[in-house]
Parts: sequence; structure tokens; C-alpha cells
Amino acid sequence: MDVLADLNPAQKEAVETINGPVLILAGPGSGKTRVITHRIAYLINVCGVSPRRILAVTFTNKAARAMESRLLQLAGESVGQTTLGTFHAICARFLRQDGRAIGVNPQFVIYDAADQLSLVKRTMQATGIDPKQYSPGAFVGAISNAKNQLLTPDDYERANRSYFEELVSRTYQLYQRMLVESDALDFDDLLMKAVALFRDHADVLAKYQSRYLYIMVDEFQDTNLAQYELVRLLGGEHKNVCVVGDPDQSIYSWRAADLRNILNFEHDYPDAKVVLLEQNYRSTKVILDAASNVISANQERKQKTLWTENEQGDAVRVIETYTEQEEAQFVVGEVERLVDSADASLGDCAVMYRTNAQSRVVEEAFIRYGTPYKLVAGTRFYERREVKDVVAYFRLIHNPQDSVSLRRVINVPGRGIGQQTLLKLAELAESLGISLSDALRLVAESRERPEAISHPFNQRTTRALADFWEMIDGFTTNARVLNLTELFDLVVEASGYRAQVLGDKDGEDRWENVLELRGVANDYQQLPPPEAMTAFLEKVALVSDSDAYDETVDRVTLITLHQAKGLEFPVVFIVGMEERLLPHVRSFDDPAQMEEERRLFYVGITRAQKRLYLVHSFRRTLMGTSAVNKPSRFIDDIPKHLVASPGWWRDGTDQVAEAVYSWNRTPVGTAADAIPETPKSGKPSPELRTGDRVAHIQFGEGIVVSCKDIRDDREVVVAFDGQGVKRLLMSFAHLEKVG
DNA sequence: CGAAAGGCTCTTTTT
DNA sequence: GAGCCTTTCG
Repeated sequence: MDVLADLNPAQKEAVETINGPVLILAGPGSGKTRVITHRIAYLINVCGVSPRRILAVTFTNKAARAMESRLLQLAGESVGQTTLGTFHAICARFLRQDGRAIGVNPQFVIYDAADQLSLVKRTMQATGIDPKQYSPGAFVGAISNAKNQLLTPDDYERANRSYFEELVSRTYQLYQRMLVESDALDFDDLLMKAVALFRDHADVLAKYQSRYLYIMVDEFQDTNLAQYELVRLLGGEHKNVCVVGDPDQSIYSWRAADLRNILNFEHDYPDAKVVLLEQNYRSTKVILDAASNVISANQERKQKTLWTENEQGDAVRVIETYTEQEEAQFVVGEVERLVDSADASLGDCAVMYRTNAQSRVVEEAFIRYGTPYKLVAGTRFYERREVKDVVAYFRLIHNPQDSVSLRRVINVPGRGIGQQTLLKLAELAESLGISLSDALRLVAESRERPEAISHPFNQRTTRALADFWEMIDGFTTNARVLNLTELFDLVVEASGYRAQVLGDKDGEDRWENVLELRGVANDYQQLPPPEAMTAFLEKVALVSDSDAYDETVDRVTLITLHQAKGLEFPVVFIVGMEERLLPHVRSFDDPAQMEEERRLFYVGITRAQKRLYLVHSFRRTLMGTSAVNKPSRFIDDIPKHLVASPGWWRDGTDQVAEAVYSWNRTPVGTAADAIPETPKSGKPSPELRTGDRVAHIQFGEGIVVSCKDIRDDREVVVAFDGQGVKRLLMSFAHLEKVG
């Protein structure tokens, strides 16, 4: 297979330049993935580089898998030896291999976001910081940021400049000590410790440097300092570092991604070859043009000019609905229409939104209409309570020092070990300078040899603690001889967890999830027990739900804008195109964050191949309260000639309703234009009360069901004769009182 | 100690 | 509207 065939000149150059640093700036749909895979295949097939000498880093596990399967076709079986994965997965591997050198126990467990939060909370309490006064989430964020900037607790302490940072600093110190005590690494530690390993141990670094002669990093715009440093260190000798990215698609600054990594690459690698991939093979001219106009409103960016030979295509459709339910209804209706007219298949369509919370309403509409869909990571599987509970048992068996897991399951199901007991146990551990599990073990042993330790527990509590400890101890013994599935069954049975779950009224569903987890464990049962356990726990920690996404199934995709990066669909609906949602409120006071919101929108637009719908709702319930939202300012960045004549949509009748949406509304920024100017009624509305009979231009006569004041308007619910119940706003609806 | 109920605060995005 | 935490009562 000729790996250079069918590549355009820029792509070819990117593939053929194998020595020295290369920066590939790849616009959306420019064949980036092709370039990366073909480059690796070129290294192997043409240059005769051994696949083991190649390190390829992707942003998600899914991207890694996709790359692997393409490589399999291009270069054959041998690519199995290439190191391919996310930064986190690769670092975990390095650390299990060589982490001992910096005091990392190779058996370490990986703490995910939830574990991290619970440990930070506990640490804050121990430090005397009121978690109600300071948000633990903010502390987690600050600590995580520090780690991604490679600041140790001591570094952070030296650098801190505010009272808040002082508090964080104290928390960070203790938090890190507790991680060490638990033989646990959090996500950020995986990166940070790997860097520390390479910095402090030249021999270890040299080993990896000489193994990996060619390094490739995808989505480079989303790397943080720790990741950047890792690449710099590994490629330090040969500088055969090829990074691929698009600054305009940088959407992870909140995860400490630093755009400077890509913007300054040429500065740090002065002889870097820069390749621009500007030809787009994905979208119509209209869509690409809309995208270009949107992104060029950003100030902080490297100019690049995208072009395409694709057809002009349909205009972008901007739709306003009345509520988020109607928004969802519109989307389902439109999907059905496209499918019926054979313009698209279900699998061609994707619905994208800013926040996961928005998915629920959309999902409900798809259920109601019986339209098949796939939801990418709603409530994440590995974050479900029952899954985390069972995983915690496994982590504890694997690593008894894991205090977060210990606390999680010590009283699940209930064993009479409540908060007081746990508190006393923690105090005991503290006073003896030992870990929680060691304290537990000593208490358990005191049943046999009371002289071994003095503790404050009565007989009943001692017994409960000892029973628990002995149970875990028994599991640990069994873990050496049973395969993973057998162990799984033993654990859920003997711990009483199965009985507890199934005893619950909604326990069936939760048990289903436990069984699904059993299925995951089952994948590893042919491995020898210790390895199976490690592999299983690693998978559970590092694999996210979007990795399970199956693109081959012919269903509509429901997905967040973030998760949509890297995907493409013939038909894209972006819903919730409103101020406060996209751009999200939290970015309002920060221009840099606002630009990131715009990039997020840009990512969404450029997923579309043929048709793009931008849908916004007049009213929307956010966080339990309904409010009127203005259409997103980003819509204004799309030139009018690219947009189909806009309209309202309502109630599945697919008719433009009574009010015509005004495209030429006044610029955003004033409160008054929350409501479009054009249809606002000049004359005062009639006073209406429940029970009044009213007439409406389109719906005919009906009876007022309820009235409610909203802002400076009045919302009226009317049951129209033979037309159903409609919710209308007085200032729009032109209702006449009759009779 | 535990179950149930009520009250509270928020939710952006993810390895 | 949901999850989390606290309170209350048995």
C-alpha cells in the first residue's frame, strides 16, 4: 500500500518530513488524522523504523483506538508494538515500570475526579477550612492547576500570594501527604510524577529517549505545561517531535491546557518545519465560510485561511423555539423529516450542546417520538454509585492503604460502622502516625490479642470493624487464586452488596450496571490474577464513556460540544444557542474565556458536512428556574447571506408561528432586546384572567387556563378549541378578549 | 447507628 | 431539578 497516494502537497510534506521538529497546523476537516496515521505508516513501511520506536500520543482513548485500527490497515500487525495512548495512560505505564525511583509504589491506585474531590474535602476539614465557606471544587481546581504547572506543594507555598492561595497551599500539602499514604496518584500526578521521574533520573530518561526515536502528539493545542515538558524531555536528544494541532480548536484551558505550547512551538524549536493544512474536505462552502467568520472575531489567534473545493451547499438554518421542550421537538421533527425524504440517515445526524444537563430534554423528546439515538456519556458509567462502590472494593483488595476506597465501602452495605466510629478510627490512626487501614487492622487484631493496642471501641463496634477487616483480608487471599470474574462474584456476594442493591426498590437497574462492570472484569479473566487486577483497575480509572461511543450504529448522536471534537456528521444541530449557555455565563467577565467559548462554537460548526442548524429557545429552565434568554451573540458573527430566512417554530406543526423573528434586531448588550423588537405590540394588552375567552389570529378561540407575570411581560396559557394548549406571551400573541 | 425527610447549593466542558 | 448535606426521629 502506497502511504503517499492521495495526499495533497501539504499533507505529503507533513508525512515525509520525519527528522527534526515538525509543527502541523491543521484546520478542521483538513485530513489531520490521515496525516498522522500515514506518517506513522511511512516511518514503518518506507523508512524502516521499528514500530517499537514510535510514541504516539492522543487526547482520548478513543482516538488512540481509532488510530490503531487505521494503522493496522496501513502498516499491518507490527503496529501493535507502537506505544499509543493518552498522556495519562502512557505516564501510568512509565510509572508502574520505573516509578520506584522516585518513591512511587508500582501498585498505586489512580484517583479520579470524584476521589480527588472527596479527599480534598476531608483535607480541608482536617485543616480547619469550612467547606461551606470555600468551595472544595475551587480547591481541587487550584491544586490541579498547580500540578499541571508542575508546582509541588512546596513550590506552591513559596509562590502563593493571596489568602486564598495560602489556604489552598495548606490543603495541598496535606492532600499530597494523604495521597502518598494511600499509595494513590490522582490524574494530575500521573503527568507530574512522570516529569519528576525523568527530571531526577537521567538514566531512566535516557532509557526512554533511546527507545522512542519518533514522537507524535495529536491535539497539541490542548496540552498543558506538564505534558509539554514530558514531550520536551523525551524528545530532548533527537528532537524528532511532530506535533499536530489547531489553536482555533483549543477548548480545554480549564484543564490547564496552555495555548502557548502551540503558539510558541517555533520559538522553542527554532528549526521546526511548519506545515499548514488549510484545505477542508469536510464541509460545504457555506459552513466553512460561516465558521471562518465566527472564529475571525477572536483577537488572540494565528491567522489561517481555510478553503474547500466542496459544493456551496445549503444555508445555515437559525431557528427560535419557545421552550427547550419545543427546541428538542423541533430537532426530532426535523431529523424525521430528513430521514423520510431520504436526505439523511439517523446516523448522519448529531445534536450538540454546551452542557450535559441539556441532554435530558433532548433525550426525552427522542424517547417520546421513538426516534433511535445514542447518548454519549450522560451519567458516566464509571461514576455511578454502584459501579464506584464495587470498584472501591477491588481497589481496597488490590491496595489496602487506599483510604478513599476504605471509607467508601467500610459501611456499604451498613455494618454499624457509622461516622462516630470512623472519626475515632481516624483519630487513632493519627495519634499512632499510621494509616487508616493499618489502624483498622490493629483494631481487628486486638480481638485476638487485646494487649496489642488500646482503642476506644466497645465490643460490638470492635467486632464490626474486625469482621470487615477480615472480610477484606479474605478477599485479598482469594484474589491470588481466583480469576477476576470469580473474585467479582465472591465480593458482591460475601460483602452483602448484591443483596443490598437488589433490596432497593430501583435496585434492578443498578444491579444491571454492576453486571456490566462484571462484564468488564470478565475481559481480563484469562490474565494471571495480579495482572488482571491491575489492568482492570487501570481501565476503570482511565477509560471514559465517550470511549465506548460506537459510530457504526445508525442512530442520532447526542453529544456535548467538547466531546464532539474530532467527529464529523452530515447534519449537525447545535441547540441552546443562547447567551448564558453558549457563551456560558461563567465566561462573561473574562475575554480569554469568551474567546474559548467562541472556539467551542467553531468546533461545533466545523463538525457539520452538509447541513447546520442553530437552535435557540426563547425561554429555558436553567438550574430549576425558567428565564428568558437572548440569542447567542455568536450567531451575529455569521454573515446574513449564509443564513436561511429565520423563523419561529412551534408545536410540531412546522409552521412559522404568529410572531416573526427579527433577524435585524438591535445589537446585544441592552436588557430591552431580550425580547425582539419587531413583534412587540404597540397597544396595551387587554387584562386577562383565568376563564376568559380569547381569540387568536392563528389558533382561533380558546379559554385562558392560567396567567403569570414574567419580567415586564405576562405569560398566558390558553386551551384553544381543537388546537390544544398553547403558552403565549401577551406582548407577542395579539390576543383579543371575546364574549 | 440508620433511615427518612427537608434544605441547601449549584453545574461548563474531561483525562 | 438533582445531588449533597444536615437534621430529625426511631
